[in-house]
Amino acid sequence: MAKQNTLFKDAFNRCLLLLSETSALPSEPELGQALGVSRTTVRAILSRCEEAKLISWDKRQKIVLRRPEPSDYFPTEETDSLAERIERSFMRRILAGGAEPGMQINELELAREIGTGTTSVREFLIRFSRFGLIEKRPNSHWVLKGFTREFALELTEVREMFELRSAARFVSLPENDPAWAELKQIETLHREILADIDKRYSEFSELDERFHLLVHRSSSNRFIVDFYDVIAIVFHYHYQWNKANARERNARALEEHLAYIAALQSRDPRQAEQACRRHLKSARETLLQSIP
Amino acid sequence: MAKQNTLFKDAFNRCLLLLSETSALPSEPELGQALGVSRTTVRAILSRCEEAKLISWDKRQKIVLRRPEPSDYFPTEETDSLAERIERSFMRRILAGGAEPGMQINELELAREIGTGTTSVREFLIRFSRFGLIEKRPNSHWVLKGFTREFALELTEVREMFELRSAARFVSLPENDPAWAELKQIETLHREILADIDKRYSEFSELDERFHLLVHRSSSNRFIVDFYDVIAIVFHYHYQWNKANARERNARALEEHLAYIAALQSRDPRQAEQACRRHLKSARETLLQSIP
DNA sequence: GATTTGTCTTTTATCCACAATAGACAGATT
DNA sequence: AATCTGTCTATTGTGGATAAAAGACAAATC
Repeated sequence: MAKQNTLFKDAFNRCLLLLSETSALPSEPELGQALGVSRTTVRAILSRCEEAKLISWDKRQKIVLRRPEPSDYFPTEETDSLAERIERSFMRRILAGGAEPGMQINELELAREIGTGTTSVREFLIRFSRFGLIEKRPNSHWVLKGFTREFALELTEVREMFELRSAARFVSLPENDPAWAELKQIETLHREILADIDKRYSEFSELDERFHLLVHRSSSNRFIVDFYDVIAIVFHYHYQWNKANARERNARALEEHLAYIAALQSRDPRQAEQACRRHLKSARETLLQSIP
Repeated sequence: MAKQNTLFKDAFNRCLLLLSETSALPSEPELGQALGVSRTTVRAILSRCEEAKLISWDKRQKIVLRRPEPSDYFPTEETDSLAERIERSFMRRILAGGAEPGMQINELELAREIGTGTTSVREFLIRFSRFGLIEKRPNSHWVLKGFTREFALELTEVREMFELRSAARFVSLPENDPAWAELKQIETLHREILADIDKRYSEFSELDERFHLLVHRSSSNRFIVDFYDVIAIVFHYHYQWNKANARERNARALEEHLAYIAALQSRDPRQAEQACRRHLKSARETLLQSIP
C-alpha cells in the first residue's frame, strides 16, 4: 500500500471550506501556500473537485459551480496521518490500559493491533523515546518505564528550572517584542473563559499549552523549547484521562495564570519569579495527585 | 542482505580474548552473560570456534585446543554496528565538510554514500534529531541547523543549569554511595595523566566524559542524564576535530577538574558551586573559540 | 517581466521480506 | 533439584519496492 494519501484528503477537505466562501479559486501556487502543500497535491485536489463537478477548471479559470455538501468531504478518520493514529493508539494502551512499569513493548504486536507496518511503529517508538517513558534494549524489545511518580517528579524538576529561566527572560524582552501582544491576547482569553467557566472550562487545556509555550519560547533556547513537547504531551493526555474536579482545577489554574501574567507584565523579575513558582508548585501537586 | 552479523563478529572477537586466558570455556548461559549476548549467538560463536579448531566442543566439554592468532579475529571494520558507521559518516560530513546551516539533507543520497538502505539512515536521523542540529520538514527533506555559535550557547546554557544542580546533589550523597569511590578513582586517573601529560594528554577526552557523566548521574533525573548524551557527542566530535593546542587545553582542564573534584569531596555546597562554575566557564570558552 | 501551468524527476513514507538475534520449552546431565 | 543443551519460534534490524508528495524546468499566459 505504500503511502496513504491522508495529506491529500486533509488538504482536500480544507479546500472545500475555502471553496464554500468564494466563486473562484486562486492560482495553483497560491492555493498551495494557503493549504500548506505542494503544487502536485493542489493539482490532485483540483482534479478531484472537477470530477465531483464542484468547479470547472481550465488553466487559470477555476470557477466554483456549486457549494460543497457534507458527502463531498472525506471522513475524518481518513485524514489523520499514520503517525497521529499510532500515537493515539499507543497512548491509550499505556495510559488507559493496565500499563505496569517494566512491561515489554512488542513492535510487531503493536503494528498488528494498529493495522500498520512495523517500520512506522518503530519510527514512532524511536521518536517517542525522548519523552523518557520507554527505553530500548538493543536487538530486543522496548521496555515501558511507566508514568510513575518518579517520572512526574523528574519531569517537573526540569520544567521548573526551565520555566523560571524563561520567565526571567520574558520580563526583559523589549517593548516591541510580539510576545507582549500575544500575552495580552492570552490574558483576554483567560478572562473570557473564567467569566463563563461552567460551560467553557474544558477550553483550558489548549490555552494552558499556548501560554506556557509562549513563556518557554522567550528563552530562545532550542533545548528548552523542545523540552516543552515532553511537558505538553504529558499534560495533554493527563487532562484527557483525569477529569475529576476538572472545573475547579481549571478555574484555580486560570486564576494563577492571571496572577502570573500580571507579574510578567509588571516587568519586575522578582514578582515574575514568585508568581511562576506559585503556579508551578500547584501544577506539580495536581499532576502528582493523579498518580496512584 | 537483511541484518549484518556484526554483533556475532564483535562477540566472537571478545570471546577469543577470554579463550586466550583459559583452558576451557564455561556453560553457554554463563558465556552469554559474559559477552552480553543471547545463547543463540553464543552457539554460533562456539560453532565457529570449533570449525577453526580453536576448541573441541561436545555438549558441556569446551576444551581450548590452541591460542587464537591475529588471523582468527574478524577485522574491526566488520564489528561496528550499522548505526555507528552511519553516525561517523554523518558527523564527518557535517562537521568536517562544508556544512552551511540551512543545507538540505537527503536520505537517499546519504544512504547511497554510506552504502546502506534508506530505512537505517532515516532511523538514525530521527534519533539524531534530538541533538538539535537537524530538523525535519514533514513530507520533505531534513534541514541542517548547523554547529553554530547559537547552538553552542544554547547547549552550554542548559548544561550549566543541569550540572550546577547535579553538583549540588552530589555533595549531599550519603557516605556509602558508590559515586564517592568512583570519584576517587577518577581523581587518581587525573593525577596519573597529569604526571605524564606529554604522552597521555589524549586520554583526557574519555576521562572528561566519564567524570561529567558521574556528576550528572547524581541528579537521579533521567532528563538531565539523557541530556548529557547531547553534550558528550558534541564534545566527542569537537575533540576529534579541533586538535590545536590540545595538550595545553587538556592540561588546564585536568587542573580544573582536580579543583572541582576536591570541592565535591569537601561536601561544601558553596565550594562545589564555585569550582563547577569556574570549570564550566572555561569549557564554554574553549568550545566557542573553535567556532568561527 | 513576472507568474502560472504542464510535464517530468526526485524524494519521502510505508509496506514487505529475510537474515540475525533473542527467547521459550522440554529433555538431558550433573 | 538445579542447571545445561537441543530445538524451535518470535522478534528485531535492514534492504528493497512502490505510491504519495515535493520540487525542477521550460513553455505558455497575463
